[in-house]
This record gives sequence, structure tokens and C-alpha cells, in this order.
Amino acid sequence: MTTSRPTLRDVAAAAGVSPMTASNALRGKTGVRESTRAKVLAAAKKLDYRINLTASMLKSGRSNIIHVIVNEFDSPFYSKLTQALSNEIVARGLIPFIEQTRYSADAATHALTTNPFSGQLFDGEIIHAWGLDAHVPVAALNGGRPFVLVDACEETPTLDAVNFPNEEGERAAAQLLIDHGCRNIAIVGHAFAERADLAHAQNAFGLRLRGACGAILDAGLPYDASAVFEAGSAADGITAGHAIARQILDARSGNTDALPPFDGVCCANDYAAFGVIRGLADHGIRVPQDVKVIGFDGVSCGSYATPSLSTVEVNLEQLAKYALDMLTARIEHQANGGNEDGETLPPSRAIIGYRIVERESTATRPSECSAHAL
Amino acid sequence: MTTSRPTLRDVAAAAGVSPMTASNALRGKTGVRESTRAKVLAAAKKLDYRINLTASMLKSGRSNIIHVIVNEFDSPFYSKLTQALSNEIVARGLIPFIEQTRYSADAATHALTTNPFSGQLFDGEIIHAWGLDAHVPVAALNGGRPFVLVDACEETPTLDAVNFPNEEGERAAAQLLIDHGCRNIAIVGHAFAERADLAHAQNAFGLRLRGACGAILDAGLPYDASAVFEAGSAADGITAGHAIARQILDARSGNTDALPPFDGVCCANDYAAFGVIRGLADHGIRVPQDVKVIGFDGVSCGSYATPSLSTVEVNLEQLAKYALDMLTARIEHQANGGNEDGETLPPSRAIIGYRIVERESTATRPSECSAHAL
DNA sequence: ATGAAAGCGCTAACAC
DNA sequence: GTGTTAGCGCTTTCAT
Repeated sequence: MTTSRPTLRDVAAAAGVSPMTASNALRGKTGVRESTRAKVLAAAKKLDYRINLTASMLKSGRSNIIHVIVNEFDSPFYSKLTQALSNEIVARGLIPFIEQTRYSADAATHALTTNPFSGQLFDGEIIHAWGLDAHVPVAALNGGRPFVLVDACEETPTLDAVNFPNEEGERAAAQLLIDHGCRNIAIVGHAFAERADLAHAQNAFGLRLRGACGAILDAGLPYDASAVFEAGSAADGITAGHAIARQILDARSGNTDALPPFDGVCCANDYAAFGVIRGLADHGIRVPQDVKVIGFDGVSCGSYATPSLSTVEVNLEQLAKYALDMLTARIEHQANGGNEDGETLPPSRAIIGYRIVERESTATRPSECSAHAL
Repeated sequence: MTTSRPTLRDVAAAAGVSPMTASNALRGKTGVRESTRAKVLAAAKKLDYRINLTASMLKSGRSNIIHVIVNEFDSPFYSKLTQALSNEIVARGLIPFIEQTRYSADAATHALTTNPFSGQLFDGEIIHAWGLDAHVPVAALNGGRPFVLVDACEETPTLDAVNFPNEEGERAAAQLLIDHGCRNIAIVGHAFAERADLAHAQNAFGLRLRGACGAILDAGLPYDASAVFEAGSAADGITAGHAIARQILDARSGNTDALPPFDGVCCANDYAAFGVIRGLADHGIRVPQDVKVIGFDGVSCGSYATPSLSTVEVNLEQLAKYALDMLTARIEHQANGGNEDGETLPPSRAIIGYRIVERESTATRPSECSAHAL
């Protein structure tokens, strides 16, 4: 016969009080005499009582669980984002529930709708998943639940959102290359678009391209389709790196028809930047001696890669803080019956900070190349 | 006035059946007439019914949630492990709940005990967390719940466990260096220990050292404390890389007292290997031209790093399969009342497969150095 | 400050 | 095949 877990009843009986008093005592509610609370806590400890959260959640309708949706776990960026969000959620006494969609819009839709956890188990949700802006009508999926969009860049501000300094950060990245003497810069990330057409960029990569081409054009440097390579992952980055290397080698070979050789590459994320460096190395092109490369995100491995990667490091701790501030505000508001009388909280928006991190991949002097910069 | 979610009652009423029939129909139970099931499903769809899992879990005592505990999210190894486990769990129709302990034995203990989710909400648990073998009495913490230990290497087989091919894999790694001509191999990972003392190695790094030193000694090559560096992370790896570089430079400088220069480095994981390469580069030592380096794990970024990293790639898909087979067997066994009459399932053990992946970091000829090997 | 009653939404067990 | 009953363990409400 299995002796099953003690319930609140058992604790109450052992302490000689009612279940209600035991519940209040255990949850630290005021209005319980200290001596009574002590008795209850002692009984709970003695019995090794563990609250049954399913029962608690069923009755109270609150779970303290925050749902986090990302594209995948196994990527330098998402693993860092996940860790930052998890840390902040735990620090606030909440419980993170992290799910990956593996870049599937269907999976994202499911996570937000069909999935019975959403809206019943979770107190709030934070999502950074690809393609949401274009393919998934997020605002419609979210039935007024506490919800934060990360870097979805949607233009209609109906939801709380924390965005990255996409345009400004990538502009600064391109400017760094220019300041370091680059005059023919390749851009890796979003597909080519004219500057004017980028005014309506809807996603992060579009905004980053806007920033990079802005810096380049404003400096009087060339910007055209031959210098823009579409890539978001290391695999695509390798392909881009090969193309960039070929153009450099072609120019070196003395071919008079050759395009001028690239001397800098501005990447929309670190992941692709690693691929670009890899692709360049395949053809013997060295970074930073032959070409300088800068990424975006500030992933952890950028500091211990060889060459270490210069980047636009975004402040993910700040992102997590903002997201949870927005979420908890909405959760509290709902708990106080805020939504019942039509008084909905207006949507909040925030843009997180960044800093340019200069490492080997954009170094100008050989001595800097071997200095290990964190 | 907020119109709250429809319940099973509402669906049953709309379909003109009892709640029980509706429940059975929705859960795909047999013994429901097809026409009835269709009516119920239609009603559920029309009302946008979503099952309340807290209620379901409370009543049935099953959640279909698998608890996964790892040290951290933001590391190349754990992010890959997490993704593999998550994929397999989802593929089996279960729900992964992933938690990080951040290398804290306290956090691990909490995750397994104080945490009210464990043993009440979760159907099973999979843990790969550092220090569990030595500091946390896992077997005692687990109250007979379905539970799988990943690579904890504990000697008393009281729990289900999936282990890595630690000794064998690292032996193969060292052998690769030897076969490629290395004669003075540094080992990075576990602290130095005599071969005899490693007979009782209790953790993964100890076993890996046993494998490496076995290959080296059996080949008649030197193995002593001067060639062993303790490191598990990129940061430690950089320190080790600096020390290794100094010894190489010292020997090059013609100092007659100098130790022979290292020509190979066998690392206990890829994470440290990246650090070693980084540390070597800080002193201008090139990989693989000056020293060959091999890692362990087969993390994703090893293929697109520069140099790309040779490694012992362990089969994490297989790990996930084994772990879930063990878990589901135990869950089913418990559901069938297996534990009540004292018939406990004997503990299972498995060792996952590996393959040696040769990339640039151990290449012997220059031509191989620029070939991009996946 | 404490307790009694009621029920959250679902499903196991049993009747019909 | 379908319906009825009962209750999982907790917390909200309201009485004392």
C-alpha cells in the first residue's frame, strides 16, 4: 500500500487547526497568530507537506508560471535570451516555462492558442519567435492575456513590446567599420532593398539593414545589391562568406572587370557573422587582416571565438526586466479586476540598450589581433 | 463583464450529451459512437473549448509533463542537449518543462524536493546537473518517481541512467592525436591524477581523463602533472591555453631547461577547447599548424568555428530516446499499479554512441585547413 | 483570528 | 454506449 502525500487537511489536523487557517499560515497571510503559524509550519515540516499546485491553480486561477516562447534552444542568441529571461523570472519568484517553436509559425500559433496551457495555466507570456509579425496575427491570438512581444517590430502598437535597438545599433556597427577605414562594406542579413523602401521595414533584419545602409550612404560610400547578402544563420553566413571571398580574390587577381574588394562586413547577427568568417577562411581570407567583420547580439561565444567577434551587444538583462515589468503590471491589473470594467492598460513599448564591443574581428593593428579582449 | 472560457459542461450541453461522454469523446476514448463524437467535437470547436489542464491533472494525477533539469541554458552543450530532449519529448506527445540550476547544488536539490511541482505535477524527470554525484544524494531525493540521471556516473546503480562514452570516446580522441603524429599531448579537463587512481573516477571528466591517459601511456608517450590542466569552461580553457602556449614558446626560444613543446591538446569538452584555441591565439600559436586540438561533445558551433573543431560527437538524439524509453516504461509501470505490490522495475543503464569528427583543428596538411568540413 | 461551506473543472468508477 | 455520482486538494467567501 503506497502511503500517499499528506494534504493540507493532514497538516491542519496535526496542528489542531482548520484547513483554512493552515492554508493562510502556510501562505504567509496576515491575520494569523504567530503561535498558530508556528504550529502549522512545524506540522507541515514534520509531515513533509508539499502543496498540490494543480489544486491551488484550479481554485485560484493563478499559477505564477510565465510562458516563454522562442524559436529554438540550440543557438547562441536564443540560449542567451532564454537564460536572461529565466534568471529574471526566477528572481521575481515566478516560474519560467520555456518552449521552442523551431521556427514554425504553426508551432507558434499552437503555443498561443490550441495549447491548453496558454490562457489557463500561464499567468503571462513572452514571445520571440520568427515570422510572427508577418504570418501569425499575434494580437488576435492573445485573448487579452498578459503578453509581451520581443522584437517583433509590428507597427500597430496594440501589445506590450520590448524591441532591440535595431536601426541605431546596426548604424553604429557600420559606422565602426567606416571609422576603421573600411570603404567597401558588405552587408549580411536582410535581402537587398533600396533605402527608400526600407522606410517601411517591418522586421528586425529590415531595420538593421536600414541602419547599416544609412551609415554607409551618409558616408558617401557605395550601397547596392551586389554588396548585400541574405543570411540569418551560420549556414547562410558561410555561403555569404564564400561570395565575399570570391569577390576579394577576383579583385586581387588583377581582373580589370572585377568589383572592388570588400574590406568590411556588417552582419545582422553574430550567428551569421561566425558563418561569414568561416566562409572567408575557406578561401584563405583572414579576419581582420583582409576584411573586418562585425556582428549583432553579443552572444557569449563571441568573446572566446578566434578571432573574437566585434559586435553590437544588446542588454538582455534589461530586456528581461522590461518584459517582466510589463507582464506583472498587467497581471496585477487583471487580478484587481481591471479588465472587467473596460479599463485596459495602454500598451507599453521599450527599446533596450546596447554597447559596441570591439574585439579582434575589427582590429586595425596586428598587435590588437592577438590581445584577448573580453 | 468578462465572458469566461467554456467548460466541458458547456460543450456537453451544446452537444446534447453528458459531460462524461463529452470527455470521453474529446480524449479519443473507445466506446463512443462516431456520430456522438462528431457532435461533441463540433460543439467544442464552435465554443472554442480548451480543456482546463489544472482540473484534469488534479483529478487524474497525470500531467504528461516531463521535467528536465540542466545546469544552464547559455552554453553550447546544454543548449544542444536541451533541444534534443525537448524535441524527443514533444515527439512523444509529452510536454517538456526545462529548468536550469546554474551549477548550484542547492538549486538542484530544490528542483527535486522543495519545489512543489516535482512529484506532484511532473510525470517524470531527467537531470543532467553538475555536482549531483558528489554533493546531492539524488537517489534519496527521488521518492520513487520516474527519474533518469544523465551522465552522473554514480557507481551504485539504483536509478535509471544514460551515460556518455566518456572513457572510450576520450581514448579515441587522444588516439586520433597520436595517429596524426602528436608526441607530447596536453590534457585539459579533470585535474591531474595517476592512472591507478583514476580506476575509481566518479565523474565524467575523471573518466575522460582515464581514457586520454590510457591512450597516451599505452602508446609509450609521456603523461604527468605538467601536461594536465583543469578546465571545464571557455574561461578556464583560455587560462590553460596560455599555459600551453608559454611552454611551446619557451621551448622554441631555445631554452635548454624547457619542457618539450606540446603538439596536441585533448580537451574534456568543446567548450574548454574553444577557450584553449583562444588562449593559444593570444600568444600567436596557430591551430592546427602549431598544435592540434580536439574537443568532446560535438556542439553545433564546432562546425562553423574557425578553425572548425575536431571532436567526439555524442549522439544526443539517442540519449533522448533512451531517457524517454526508461521514463515512459516507469510511468506506465506505475500507472498499472506496479509499485504498489513492491514489484519495482530494476534500474536500466545505457551508454550512448559517438563518432569522431575530424575537422580543421586536427588537420595534418595545410590543404585540409581551408576545406570547410561539416 | 479562526472556521464552515461551497465549488473550481475535470475524470475514475460504477450504474444503466 | 451513455449517464450519474462523487471527489481530487485547495482557496474564496462569509460567518463567527
